[in-house]
Amino acid sequence: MALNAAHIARAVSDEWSCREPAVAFPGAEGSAIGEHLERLRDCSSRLRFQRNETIFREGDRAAHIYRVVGGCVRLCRHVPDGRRQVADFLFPGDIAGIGELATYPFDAEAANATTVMAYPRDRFEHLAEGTSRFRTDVMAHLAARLRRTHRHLFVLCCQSAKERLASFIVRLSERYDTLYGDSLDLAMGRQDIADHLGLTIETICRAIASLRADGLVDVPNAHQLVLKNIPALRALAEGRGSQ
Amino acid sequence: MALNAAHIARAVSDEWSCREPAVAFPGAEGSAIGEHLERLRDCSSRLRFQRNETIFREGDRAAHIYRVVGGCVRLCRHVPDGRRQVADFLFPGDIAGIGELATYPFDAEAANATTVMAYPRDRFEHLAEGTSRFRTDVMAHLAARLRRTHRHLFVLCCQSAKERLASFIVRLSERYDTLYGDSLDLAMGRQDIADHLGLTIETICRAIASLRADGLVDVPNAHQLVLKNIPALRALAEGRGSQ
DNA sequence: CGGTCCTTTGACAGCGATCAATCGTCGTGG
DNA sequence: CCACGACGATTGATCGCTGTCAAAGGACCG
Repeated sequence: MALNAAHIARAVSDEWSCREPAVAFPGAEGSAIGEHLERLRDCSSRLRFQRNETIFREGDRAAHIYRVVGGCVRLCRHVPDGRRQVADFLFPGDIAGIGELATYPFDAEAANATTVMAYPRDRFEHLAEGTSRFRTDVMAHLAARLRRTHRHLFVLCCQSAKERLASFIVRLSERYDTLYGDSLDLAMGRQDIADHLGLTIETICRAIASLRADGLVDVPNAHQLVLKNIPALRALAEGRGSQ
Repeated sequence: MALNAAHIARAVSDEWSCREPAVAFPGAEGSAIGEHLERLRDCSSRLRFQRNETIFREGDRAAHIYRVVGGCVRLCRHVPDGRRQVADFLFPGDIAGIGELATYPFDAEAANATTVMAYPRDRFEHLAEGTSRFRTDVMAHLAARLRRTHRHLFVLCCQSAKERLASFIVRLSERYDTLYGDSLDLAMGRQDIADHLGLTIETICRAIASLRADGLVDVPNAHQLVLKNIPALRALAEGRGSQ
């Protein structure tokens, strides 16, 4: 059932914004990376984090590759004066730490109760040396992340608050594990969304209220959205506000 | 002399924003990619473009790798309603098209009179298959682009108009080929800068005027800036507005 | 039941967008 | 060589969106 809705969502054609795979950080699905990580199962460890706990920090030596098993992880940067940028969210199946330079470029923090698997990176790289197809997958992973980041760049560069929120909702809904029927899980808090979209928490609330007023969504509670008009949401997200 | 200024600029320590190499798209400098491209010299072609001419389009099959020889290229996306996002600028030595998926993710357009070399991508990939160090360089290239993009993401996510402009100026000044003494070349037009920073052309003008009023820059003409107080510019760019 | 934290809503201010006019530069043609 | 026109840059006036500050509402936990 969940799969159904996701496939429908993915099948909807896009003009330009979705020329990338819907899954951001190819994990078990569609790429060999997950299956190669499986080989490292015996030297991996399973870790649990409470909301707001730190998994790794920006600048740490990138010694591990992490795969999210449950919950939601935010990748973010903290600036001295208190500003924060949430670069991305990771969900079950997503992987962090592949293809990094020497250090992690972000903090990784649990956005809610989270379980991750940690794999030693050197072992992984060693495997990657061997298999040609594997290397190709790693490159594709990086290329996909780059595209995903550029898509987000567009959102921050060109869109209004309401459009940004619609983009965010659409992107979340493209992940089959956050959408159940028309009901969308919001694993992260409003502040996380705000810092991801370059807005304030108040503006997020108002944008949600506005979408509700327009009949595009329902808000049964703070961590759930019901998508009542997905085509209209996609239209907003893609900058064709109704034309 | 130009090299001198650049080295000084690079040597200034950063808290967080410059953990990436100053050169965005490692070309001839520091990476083996340029030297591997050299091997393809005999099957390459030299192309010239006038300002605003298109080099390749978003969605085109990514058949070539381009290296900028002279001028300035903008990588951008056009949205039906007229909005435009300039994702990045390429300068001499920079390379586009490495590690792409099947198609280009942007339009590439000449921001001024530009010369580029085009290399067949399949030949390049074939070379990459062979040498292990080469593959490593390609991965590092992708990782560096990703970091650079994330840095820009932060600018768009968290900074004010003046801070964005300062970030842009600082980033340009870190490239030795755009800085001569304290004089910075602005190869691109105001509209290009605006679309890169997610602002309007009027706001760019006002931000420049404001920096001039603060004594941080001089504006001898529209395509040149004199950096009068680089530390203050860096402070602005990094979000420590004077503290 | 009380407290804490997050969310939501309201009032207001400010930054940047929009609209419009002027200025400056460059290239062209007289 | 100068006049003119086109285009981009600059400045001004005003508007609206989003940020800020404040308070109330709601969920969760002890």
